[in-house]
Amino acid sequence: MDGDAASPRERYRAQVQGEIKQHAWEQIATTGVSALSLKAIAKHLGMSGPALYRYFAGRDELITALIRDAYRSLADTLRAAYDSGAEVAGLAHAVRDWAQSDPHRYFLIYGTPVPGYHAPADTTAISNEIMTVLTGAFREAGVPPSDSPFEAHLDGHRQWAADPSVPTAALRRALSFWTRLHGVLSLELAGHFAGMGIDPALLFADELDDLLRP
Amino acid sequence: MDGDAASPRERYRAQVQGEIKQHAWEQIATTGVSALSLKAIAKHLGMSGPALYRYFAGRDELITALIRDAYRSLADTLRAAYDSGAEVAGLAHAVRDWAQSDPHRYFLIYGTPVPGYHAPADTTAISNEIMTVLTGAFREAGVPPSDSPFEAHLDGHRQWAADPSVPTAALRRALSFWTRLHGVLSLELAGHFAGMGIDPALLFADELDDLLRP
DNA sequence: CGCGTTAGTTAGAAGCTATAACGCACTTCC
DNA sequence: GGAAGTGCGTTATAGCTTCTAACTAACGCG
Repeated sequence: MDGDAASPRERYRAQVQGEIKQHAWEQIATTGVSALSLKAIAKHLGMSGPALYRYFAGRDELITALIRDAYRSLADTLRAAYDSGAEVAGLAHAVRDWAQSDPHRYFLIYGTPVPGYHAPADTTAISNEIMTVLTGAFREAGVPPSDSPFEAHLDGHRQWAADPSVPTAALRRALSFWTRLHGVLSLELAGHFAGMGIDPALLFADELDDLLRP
Repeated sequence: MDGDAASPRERYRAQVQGEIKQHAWEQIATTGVSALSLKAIAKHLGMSGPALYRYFAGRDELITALIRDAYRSLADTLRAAYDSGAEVAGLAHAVRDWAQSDPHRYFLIYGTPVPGYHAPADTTAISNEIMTVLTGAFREAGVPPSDSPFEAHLDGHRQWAADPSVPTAALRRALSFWTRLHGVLSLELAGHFAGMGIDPALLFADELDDLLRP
C-alpha cells in the first residue's frame, strides 16, 4: 500500500534509525553486545544522550532490532546462495563465511541468549525461511530415509517445515546440518580450538562431508 | 608443602571467597552473567560495596574464578562417570545432565565469549582433562580409522592429546562428540527448538548414536 | 602485649539506562 | 498565510553500576 511513499519525517526517521543501527554494529563488532552503549552511539552520531530514545524505546528494543536484522542478513545470504545454484556444501560455506565476517553478529543470534529479550514472531518466521532453504537443499541432494527413533518422531512433528513434500529424512539432515555446523563454528569463533593446533576449517569440511554421506 | 595448614586469616579469606562465589552462582543461575552485580552480592553477604574488592580484584577476576570452577565441575563430573564405568553414551548423558542442571553455567563456558576474559593456563589444562576422558572412552569403544582429510591433518596435530597411544580415529571421534553434542545442547538450552515442537532429547540421542556407528 | 597486616567502612568519581520537563522546528490543516 | 499540532533534541535528574581513595578497627604473629 504505502510502499516507499513515506513522508519526509518518516524517511528521516528511518534513516536515523539506520545510522543508529550501523554504529551499534560497529560497536558490537569490536566489543560485543554486552558493552553496547546507547550513550556512546549518540555521541558518535553527534546528538546527546536521551535523543536516541525517540528512535528506540530502550536498549532491549535496539538489540531486538539488531537481532532481527542479523537473522534477515543470514536468511538473505543463504537464499541468495541457494538461488544461484549452491547445493548443501555451498550453503555450508556461505554460513561459515557469514559467521566469520562478523563473529559477534553470529553470537548475537546463536550464542548465549541475551536476558530480557524474547524473540518476536517475525524472527521465528525468518528462522523458518532459513530452515526452508536447508531442507530444500537436502531434498535435492537426495538423502535416504533412516529408521532412527528421532526420524520417526520427526515424522509426526514436522509442522515447522513449510513444505510437506520434503521427505522427513531431508528434514532430519537439515537439523543435523544446523546443529553440527553450529557446534564447530561456535567453538571455533569462541576460540576453543586456539590452543590445540588443529585447523577448524578441516574439521568443518569433514563434518560437512559426513552430513552428505548416505 | 603447606597443604591445608593455612593460617586462620587464610582460612577465613578462603571461606569468604567461597561464599562470594556461591552467591554469584545463585545470581547467575537466575539472571545470567551479564547482570552479575558485585554490589548485590555484597549486600546479600551483609557487607557493603567495595569490601568485595579485598577478595576479588574486580568483576572480571570473579568471573574468571567462576569459569575455572565451572570447568572444574564439568571435568570432575565426567571423570567420575568415567571412573564408575561409563562408556561414551554415559559420558554424553552426564554432560547433558550437567548442562541442563544449570544452563547459565554451561553458557559461561561454551557460550558467547565474555569480553575482557582471557583463559588462564589452568582452564586449558582442565579442558585437556576433559578431552582425555573423551578420547579414552572412544579408544575403548574401538572406532575404525578413516581416510578423511581432517583425520590425516589430525595425525600430525595431536599434541593436545596427552596419551600418544590413543588412535587418531578416537581423537577425531572425541572432537566430533564435543562439537556435535555442543551444537545440540547449545541450541536447545538457548530455546531455538522451542517453537518447533520437536524433542531435543531424541535429537541428542540420535546424534550420539551416529557418533558410535562404524 | 605491642605493632603490622588485613578487613571493613564511607565518600566519591565516572560510567551506564532511562525518565521528565522544556524549547524549537517542521508539518498540516483551515 | 497563519495557527495548531506533532515530533525531535536539549538539559536535568534519579538510580544503578564498577572501581579508587582514605580512613578506622580488629586480628594475629612475634
